[in-house]
Amino acid sequence: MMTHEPPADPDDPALAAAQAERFSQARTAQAQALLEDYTEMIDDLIREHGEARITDIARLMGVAHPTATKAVARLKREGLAVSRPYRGVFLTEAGAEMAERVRSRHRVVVDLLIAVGVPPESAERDAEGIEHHVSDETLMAFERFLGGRG
Amino acid sequence: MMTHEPPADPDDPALAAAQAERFSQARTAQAQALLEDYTEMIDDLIREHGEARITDIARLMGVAHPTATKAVARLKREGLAVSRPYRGVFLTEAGAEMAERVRSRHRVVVDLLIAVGVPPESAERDAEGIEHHVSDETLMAFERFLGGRG
DNA sequence: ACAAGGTTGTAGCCAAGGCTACATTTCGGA
DNA sequence: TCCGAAATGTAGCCTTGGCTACAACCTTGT
Ligand SMILES: [Mn+2]
Ligand SMILES: [Mn+2]
Ligand SMILES: [Mn+2]
Ligand SMILES: [Mn+2]
Repeated sequence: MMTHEPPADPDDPALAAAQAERFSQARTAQAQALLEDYTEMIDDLIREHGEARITDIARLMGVAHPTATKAVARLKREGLAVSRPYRGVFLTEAGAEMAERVRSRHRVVVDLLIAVGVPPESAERDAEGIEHHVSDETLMAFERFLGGRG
Repeated sequence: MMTHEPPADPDDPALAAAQAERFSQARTAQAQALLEDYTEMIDDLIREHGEARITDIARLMGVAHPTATKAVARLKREGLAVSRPYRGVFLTEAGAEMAERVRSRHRVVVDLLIAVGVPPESAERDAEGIEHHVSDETLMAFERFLGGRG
């Protein structure tokens, strides 16, 4: 088949830079992952319960409550959420938009995995990590692939 | 299609635990990612140049050299690599095994992405992050999907 | 009305993984 | 040979995202 990149030649500056850029991108994507998961989770909770409490967020994320508090602090700092003490957490418009995008991407990734034969439980599990590394181009390719079916 | 999980009900302990477990797994996978990328990189360099120097590792990973030094220190601490001052870095048997697994998984992920229509450059880029979240079951499904082709 | 228990906030610890600045060692070319 | 440049090591800083322990605040049942 030979569809793979040649082994990196550390003497070629262009190849080295390209490779470095791939790792750099993966690191950037990872830094966004936490924001994405929390906005999606908060949106889920508000849809279902009308509010998102720190305790519920923490329990569903599988972390201790001060960890969730810190994450929400970061969401607020980045303009994605607001909250008042002892009240719930709410998404700003930007946060709600992110939640929408993230939910849609999550769904497409799960569907794609299932479509290529991954067991649904594995698909759900792996998608939680994979989704954060799916670029727009890849997402569109997934949608095309799924569209050319039922 | 309705292949998706129902919205998480934070009142159901079983569902909450399952959801928490997915996030927890994604965090664990992420913690392994750095080790995987470095072992693969070191193995690449040794194959091609007979040795893996800190400078080359750092340049190809896109980080400053003390960052690479720290990562190698962690590899050594975890029994995946050895090194002596001012000499190169070498993989232990465990490290070499990890490199093999990681390289194989990377290749399969790229091929799968391309097979479902992702542009090769996007595939290479996104695979660098996705690969760390592909479980054994998902990997096997990818291989089956690719096998039922050319 | 109020005490108890659940929820939230806050302080402070840790490890990982980035970085810069500087010291030391190695190595290749004059 | 030996000196300067490159490579490597080391110190120390920062942010993120985990945690526990404890304090303060609500809310609810009696
Ligand atoms: Mn996720
Ligand atoms: Mn998700
Ligand atoms: Mn990778
Ligand atoms: Mn890789």
